[in-house]
Amino acid sequence: MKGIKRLAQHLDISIGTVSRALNGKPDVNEETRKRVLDAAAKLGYAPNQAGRSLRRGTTNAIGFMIETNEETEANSDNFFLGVIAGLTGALLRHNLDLVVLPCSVNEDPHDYLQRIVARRLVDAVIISATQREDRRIDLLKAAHVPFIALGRTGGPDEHAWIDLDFEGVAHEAVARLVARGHKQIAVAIPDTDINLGYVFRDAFIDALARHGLTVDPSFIIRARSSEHGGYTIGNAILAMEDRPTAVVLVYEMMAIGLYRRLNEAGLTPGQDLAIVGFREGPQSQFLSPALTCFRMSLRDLGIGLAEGLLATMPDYADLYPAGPMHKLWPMELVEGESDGMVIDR
Amino acid sequence: MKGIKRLAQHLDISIGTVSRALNGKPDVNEETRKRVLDAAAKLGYAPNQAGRSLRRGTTNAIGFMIETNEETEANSDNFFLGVIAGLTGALLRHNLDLVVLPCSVNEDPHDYLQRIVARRLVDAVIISATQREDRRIDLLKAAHVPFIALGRTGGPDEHAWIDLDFEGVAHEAVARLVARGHKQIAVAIPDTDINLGYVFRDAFIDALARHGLTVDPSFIIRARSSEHGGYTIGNAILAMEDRPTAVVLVYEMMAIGLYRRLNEAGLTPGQDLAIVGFREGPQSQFLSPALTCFRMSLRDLGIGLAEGLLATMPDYADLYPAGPMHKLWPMELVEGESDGMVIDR
DNA sequence: CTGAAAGCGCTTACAG
DNA sequence: CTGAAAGCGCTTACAG
Repeated sequence: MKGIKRLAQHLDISIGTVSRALNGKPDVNEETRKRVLDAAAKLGYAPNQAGRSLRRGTTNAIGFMIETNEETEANSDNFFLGVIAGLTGALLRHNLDLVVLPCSVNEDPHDYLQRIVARRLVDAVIISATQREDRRIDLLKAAHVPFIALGRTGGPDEHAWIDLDFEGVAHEAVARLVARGHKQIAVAIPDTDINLGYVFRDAFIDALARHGLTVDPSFIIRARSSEHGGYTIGNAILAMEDRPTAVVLVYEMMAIGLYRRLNEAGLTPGQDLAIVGFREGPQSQFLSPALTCFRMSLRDLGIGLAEGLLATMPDYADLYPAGPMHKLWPMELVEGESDGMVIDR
Repeated sequence: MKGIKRLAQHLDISIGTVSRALNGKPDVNEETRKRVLDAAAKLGYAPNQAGRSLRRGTTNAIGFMIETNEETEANSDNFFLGVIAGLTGALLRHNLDLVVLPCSVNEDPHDYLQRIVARRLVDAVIISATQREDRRIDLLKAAHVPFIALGRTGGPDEHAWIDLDFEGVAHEAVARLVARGHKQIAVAIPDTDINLGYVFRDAFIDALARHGLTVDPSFIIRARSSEHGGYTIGNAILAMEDRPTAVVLVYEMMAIGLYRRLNEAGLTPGQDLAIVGFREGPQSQFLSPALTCFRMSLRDLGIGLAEGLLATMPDYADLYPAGPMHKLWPMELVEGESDGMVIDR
């Protein structure tokens, strides 16, 4: 005998009453409820999730799908832990558990998500690393699974999403550089099909245009999102006949490798090449010269995602009545010295 | 109508036969099986996990409990993504899904795990960030939930565990420093109750003893496991009347802050103070001077954990017949210049 | 080789 | 206020 039956037998009442007492239903004698709660705590009883899910049709779990690959492993993952901390905190208020669902490199993300969804492992989903064309969106819509995307896609966007304010970053970075006399500005974006690369590139081109500048196609540099990628960006720039005087990076880790490549060539970041990084990381201030970059709260982003997701879930939508969230997450400039140089006009 | 019933109705056969076909049971007509598999693929059918779990008593999911706090958020988390990648790959071979269970800072880790276990959310558990006294071990033993610990505890250790080879690192680091003439060697450990701090401290003291050295208690410096902690380590060392000539760090991120503090004081790492870091990170080689540290494969560690865990699970133990795994994970020296100085004797 | 039926642990109308 | 019973979606002995 186990589970609720054991508890009921131990108390010599029916399992129905035990269930009602535990679930805070009215119409339970307060003394009975107290006995049940005490016994449950003493015996460490918690309802079997499979039984409960089967009956209720919900799991009380929210899935956060992340993808592990060589790059995220080495880099962006301190991104996720902060977001996860915010998510768990916000979901806990509604007794929802966050389960992180890591998709193996060996598996197609779409197939992975399809399996998760079909098995009804979670009630709602947060997806990340959105691609330019992301079939997961269609899958989730078709399955009527509430979801929010961390990142935009190239497709229609009636669904809820939050994305970093790549436009704001591109405009602020370009404005700073132009004010210091730069006209030859390059941008470094990922060499994958992740959508943020396209978003950032377009925002960058647009920012240049506002200052009457056009972009040299060779100044759009695709590289791995890692310190090694930064090193190859350095290679690419050094190999150019007509070099840019400034570069804007979409990943902060790129800065580390770029600094190294410049140092090897006897050049000084911030003096021979102006550099603006992306998100502030632990190493940003410790690089020499300090990297100019942008700050954000990962934890608040996690809370924002949780609230945006809850608004799409029928059971919680009335508490978060904003409708599908479309939000550009602001990032705040952190001035360093990596873009301090001034170009003579 | 949904789930297996819908599939059965669509094919005009019984749900029992559908189930047997999908689960690869013998005694199913091969043509029937093919029809079932085709229809399942076409309709995107996957068995509802709650129904399956309830009937089978297993969930096919493995939980990896991690704790999010300010420090892990900022630092060690690129640790986890690599381990997760290894875990997912190894578990996928047995059609087991990894779900990462992040315990909120607002919740007691023991209570969190108890809830997870009682609800039977997963079949087996990997715990991390083991404390000196870790009641989660007793909980898992009492509940007869297969588990493996990433990290030792101060208590009995009949259970399966894998831990980093702190002893090997301490001995190799101390041997290098002693060979260069250092006698005044400090160690930096976390200021929390996480067990690795005690393990590393003891290993360090033992390593010194092998060279006939004793440790000055003030040379055992407790600090936050972050770049900020490294900065405070610098403060502590600079404030000492009789300063150490070398320091061994238990967290690589500490090096960044320590470098900065030394630079601010006009001192040069590797020249005025020898530094040995712990795990090699993306920044290790890019620090100047390059940090002497230790290399390991996170992915292999994840695979090791998966195999160690599977060996404790009745259904898989015959495939991994090693018995409870007790393993010190080796780390390989990466020579930098941060400990290059030689002390005149 | 297939179907009918039991039962996994819950929650919840329903009857009293 | 409580108990008895149905049923969520599966899997699996059992019967044929």
